[in-house]
Amino acid sequence: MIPQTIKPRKVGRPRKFDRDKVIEQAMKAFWLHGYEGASMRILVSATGLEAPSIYGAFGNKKQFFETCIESYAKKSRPFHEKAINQPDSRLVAKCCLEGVVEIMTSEGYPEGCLVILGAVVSSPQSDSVRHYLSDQMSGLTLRYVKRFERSIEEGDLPKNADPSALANYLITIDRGLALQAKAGHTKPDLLKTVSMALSDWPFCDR
Amino acid sequence: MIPQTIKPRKVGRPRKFDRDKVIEQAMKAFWLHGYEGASMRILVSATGLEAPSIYGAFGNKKQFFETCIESYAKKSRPFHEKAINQPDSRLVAKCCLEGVVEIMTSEGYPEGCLVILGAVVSSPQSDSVRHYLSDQMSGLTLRYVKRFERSIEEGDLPKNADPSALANYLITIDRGLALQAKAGHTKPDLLKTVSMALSDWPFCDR
DNA sequence: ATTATATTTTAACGTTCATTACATATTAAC
DNA sequence: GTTAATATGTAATGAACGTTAAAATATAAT
Repeated sequence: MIPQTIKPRKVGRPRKFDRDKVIEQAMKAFWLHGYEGASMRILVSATGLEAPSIYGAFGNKKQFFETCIESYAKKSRPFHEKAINQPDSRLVAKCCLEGVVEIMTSEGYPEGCLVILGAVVSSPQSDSVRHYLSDQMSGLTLRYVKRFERSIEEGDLPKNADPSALANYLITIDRGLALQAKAGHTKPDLLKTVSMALSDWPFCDR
Repeated sequence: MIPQTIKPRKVGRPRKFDRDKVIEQAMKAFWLHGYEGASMRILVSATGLEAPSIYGAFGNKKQFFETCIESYAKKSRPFHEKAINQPDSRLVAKCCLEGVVEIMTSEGYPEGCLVILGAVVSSPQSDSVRHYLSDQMSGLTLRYVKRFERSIEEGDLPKNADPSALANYLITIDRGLALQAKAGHTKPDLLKTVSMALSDWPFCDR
């Protein structure tokens, strides 16, 4: 018997909202208010949906948040991809930090970084969300650690360089920039800080 | 008529708790959970008091929080005082960042910085608290701006140095360290980042 | 002892939270 | 046209939030 391609039977009343657009709107709300701060009331208002529609389409609030994080990652991934593909560690670092500043100050979006700001502090009941975001940051850090290990192999970093320390340094600046952006500092301000932070990279030749 | 010193008539049932100890305990709770995350339930549990006792002694939650911030400032002020009294800008910066790491990783206290972590994101109703903490950070920044202006006058920074940029840089690292500490990074890790961040200070002689 | 004042305790207040029951509406398949 | 399946809108759920009313309790002054 030839296995037929199973057509997913499309029945029932059709959605009257654009899923991607709703995710984009909710992402901004989470970005602006954080996970806990973005109440269902705010999400309903931001998306134009009613609560049951959100639950029907995205599960519960936590799952909705994670869906929004994925959407955010799709925005930020290319920047980190580009950074990691730079030919040497200095350009990697420069490209990374200038990239995150770009995102943190991009027109039409809230200031700062959704992942960094989303889970700083929270009530005990949203521990899982904080851990989820913490893992995101750990993953990002690890990618830069590996990139700098490659730099050592390729010789653009000395053998005694500390990839982990370099990556931690980068993420520390990243996180600091996110808070500065949230506090209202402008893009030129942040870029000035970035250039200072990188002026002695990779801290080896002194 | 000789004005008598007015004795405040001490009447009524006496408090059965130590005010300073309660503030200390509540401060830790705010430090750990943030302003919104530290619910009255948590504060009650942390202090051993009942809610009406807290309200009677400290006003509402916001006022209680501000009292705790004052107590925190009393802890951190000496570190910044010492930093600002250093003889040159490099030592100021070094002393500042090493001081904040000391506080952020001090035994018996939560990781990170109460002021920085306390108000990253929050619901609209606690805007005033966020602004309060934002002002605290602005005040701190300004003190370092003025210190670096003095450095220019005294000649330990070149005349074309940018005190504001230097202070912003310092605060950015400070904020980044707070998030790193909160994320579980150890004191040696943070100090490594500090030493990297300062290796080219004051970014003038290249 | 009585009075005045302040603190503690218990229990509630109204509001907001995330979540869902339920009835109605809208489509595709039969 | 009937049926099955899904989405929507309204309104409700129980829990947690910050806050307070009210009664009981403990001290100092009279």
